[in-house]
Amino acid sequence: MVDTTTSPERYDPETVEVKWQRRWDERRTNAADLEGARRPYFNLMMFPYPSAEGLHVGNVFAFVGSDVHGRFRRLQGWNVFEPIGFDAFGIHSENYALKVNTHPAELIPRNIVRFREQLQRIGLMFDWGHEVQTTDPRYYKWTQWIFLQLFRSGLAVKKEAPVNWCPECKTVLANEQVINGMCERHPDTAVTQRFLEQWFFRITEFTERLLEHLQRIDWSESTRLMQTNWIGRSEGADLVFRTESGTPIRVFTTRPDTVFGATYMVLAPEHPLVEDLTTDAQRAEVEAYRQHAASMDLVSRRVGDKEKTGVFTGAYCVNPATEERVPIWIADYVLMEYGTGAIMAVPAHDERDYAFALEFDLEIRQVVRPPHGAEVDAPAPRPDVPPLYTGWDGTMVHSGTFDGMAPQDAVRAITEWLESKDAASRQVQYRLHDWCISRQRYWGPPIPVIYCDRCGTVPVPESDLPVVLPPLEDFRPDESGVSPLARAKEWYQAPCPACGGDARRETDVSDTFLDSAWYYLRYPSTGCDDRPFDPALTKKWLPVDSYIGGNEHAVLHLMYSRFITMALHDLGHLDFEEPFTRFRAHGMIVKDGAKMSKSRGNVVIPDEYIAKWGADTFRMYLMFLGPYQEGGDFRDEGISGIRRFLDKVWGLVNVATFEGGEITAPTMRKLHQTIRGVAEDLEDLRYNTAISKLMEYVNVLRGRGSDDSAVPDVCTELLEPLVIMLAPLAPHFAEECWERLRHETSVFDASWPAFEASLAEEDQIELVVQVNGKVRGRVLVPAGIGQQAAVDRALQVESVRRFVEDKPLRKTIFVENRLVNLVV
RNA sequence: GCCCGGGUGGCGGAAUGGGCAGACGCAAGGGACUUAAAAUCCCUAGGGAGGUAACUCCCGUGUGGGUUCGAAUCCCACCCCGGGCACCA
Repeated sequence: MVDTTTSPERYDPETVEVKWQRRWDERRTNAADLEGARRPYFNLMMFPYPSAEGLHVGNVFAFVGSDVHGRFRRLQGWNVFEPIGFDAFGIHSENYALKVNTHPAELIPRNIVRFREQLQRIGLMFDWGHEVQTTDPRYYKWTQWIFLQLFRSGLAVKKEAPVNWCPECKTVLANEQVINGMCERHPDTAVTQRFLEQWFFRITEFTERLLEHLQRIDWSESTRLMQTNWIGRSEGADLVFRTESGTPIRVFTTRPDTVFGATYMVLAPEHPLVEDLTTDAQRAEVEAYRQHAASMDLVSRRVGDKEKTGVFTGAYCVNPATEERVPIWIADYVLMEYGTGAIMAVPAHDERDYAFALEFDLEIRQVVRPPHGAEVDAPAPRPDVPPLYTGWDGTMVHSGTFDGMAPQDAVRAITEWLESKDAASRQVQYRLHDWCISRQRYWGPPIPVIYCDRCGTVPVPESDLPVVLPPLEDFRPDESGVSPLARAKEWYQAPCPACGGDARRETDVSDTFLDSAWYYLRYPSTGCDDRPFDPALTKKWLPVDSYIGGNEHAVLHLMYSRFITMALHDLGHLDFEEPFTRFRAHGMIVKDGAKMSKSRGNVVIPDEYIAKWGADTFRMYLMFLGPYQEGGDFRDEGISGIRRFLDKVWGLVNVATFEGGEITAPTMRKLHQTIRGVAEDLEDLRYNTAISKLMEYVNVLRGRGSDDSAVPDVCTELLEPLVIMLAPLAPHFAEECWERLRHETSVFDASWPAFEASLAEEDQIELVVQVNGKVRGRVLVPAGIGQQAAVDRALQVESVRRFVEDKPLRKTIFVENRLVNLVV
């Protein structure tokens, strides 16, 4: 029997891990041969933002899961490249720097040092020779270069636009950074609206492709869904309503079938036609409302189900279907950014229009009669108005010649009819907006543009890149809406690249999401100084084979990365359009069922667990917590089980016999079932079940469950596959075991054990016998037994006979190698 | 409000092209070893009822219905938890 207390040596993680990390360094085990690799596999994980708090257990969970995948692929014979870097530019770093009153240029390198140490301690298969830092001028030189490419091709444009302004961050935010009208980084701070000149990337040019590719890339379903919703495609038509003076007003609708019910029109308060339309009698009231709407922050403006407000302009236009005069109103429930900024209001069939019409006593005319007995969306509040009905079932009424049609058919028929009158055109609208990349902050790459009074907006020549961020003692943002860089006079005063005259640099920096939208392209080419990515290396290694990260980046980072890749493809810099062939979103680690947060005080710091248990035990425990793609609940108590498991393997390895012992058929069978099961599980990132299969196998090797309780000596033939399968999860431990099994090379240069189906097959199976669907007995039968033989055997079982008695069998259900069900 | 994901022992979680519910692990109880404890090893274990006993029966996967020889798994309605979107016409 193996007694680990008296055996010559106990498993000491500290010793083992230090030893193997050193040896990996010396042997350059984790460095990929980028030029020579024959089966390149780019295993990418989302690079971290190096916070002052250090690595969080959620980061460790994410990294380890990705590392397990990379190591598994390597054992399968791929040349795996697993790089890492740091995303240290941007608002989160700068805000923290402001909080602790330390310059980010001083803070960030310190944080990176700590992060690097922590990452190294976990034993990830990183190729440290290709580290990138977004704050390094050698990196952001190329971030600026990307801006220039987009600028030249017209994909980067400057325009005045209503933008999200966070009073706390004192900068503009992308729509994606506004959560419920609140700043992503300051959940208590309402985002307000400002009109500013900003740089935009025209991501909306790519909407259809971004959407269409989603159907064929191998990504987590949840992530694709979030992107689809974010893009928000709606099909419909633009209809033209003309004012009495003949001015056309276009409205977008997804329900052209309901045009006969359009009893009024609403324009967004900012709509450019409002000025002209408004009658003198209404002007004062309209002006007051417009001012009110403009001053309002986007929260109260945007948050739904609030009281509807609005003002009549005094003007009318003609409904092209009914040719009736309908009043034109303005109301803030119509948004200028979506569609045409104007709507035809069909109160009987749209929830918002219904509420508005009731509020201002406008006509509500039903044009779709709900099917008999159908549920309506809101009952009529008064007998003289119809109920609200937004459904697609029913029949058209009060719609002229279209009466009696189904709404779906009426959409087509009415659109065609209006098209023939030049009053309609089919239209697709998207929710996605252009990406505002300007930030009035300090800690980011300066946007490489120079403004000249004579030449206008001039891009910085590529040969002048990088535009280095100047050291600035006071980097605090202020209310002005202008970047702190506007205080660096010597810096922003620059000669115009075109005419050489006095000119001024752009003082805004770019969004941190631009830094991270292309870092994976840089990894293989970090040694390349004259271009952002080397063509040969890029061809060999990209697109990324496996990308793993959190779903919190589903619509920000992942969308922007796809856009940048597509844009660079179209400009001839890349030969692929999608950056990540396979993406999997990992789950979240919670503590006691709740999200970890500093305010709750339930944040798990990984360091102390690693110090106590070792990296391998901690890695494996995190992978054992729950399904990787769902996350799990972190509990201190569970970790000892993993350690006990490793101790058992250690015990077996240290008494291994090398002469080749006898292997029984059941043991061999278990081995091959394990090889098959573990490979399948690792393939699908089901690490928790892979681990439990390894545990089962070890229990068999140790003879648990058999009569003889002594642990048998086990031959290397049974242990080597185990050690290899364990290696992705517990790499240092596996290396040590591998060496003790008398190997001189790394276990990661071994190959994944071969599965042999014939050895995994059971020759005898336990057949479940049911009577009327209830389990009444079990019989041991040869595998592959036929139905008749199975029924005969089943009927011999005493407990079965008791229920069958002498009743005739009405029916027999037979599932091969599983069960028979006797129905009497 | 809309769109996803989920609800299984004391706990984390297994098992879904319908077929032995609770694998694996934690915690727990009993035993072995020990002067003792820790560690280790072995055994037990969803709940309930009956039996001296090997054992037998009933109930059981959020709730209520349904389909089926058979449902954690499929269908309908609902409740709760997590995430995303939210005046997007």
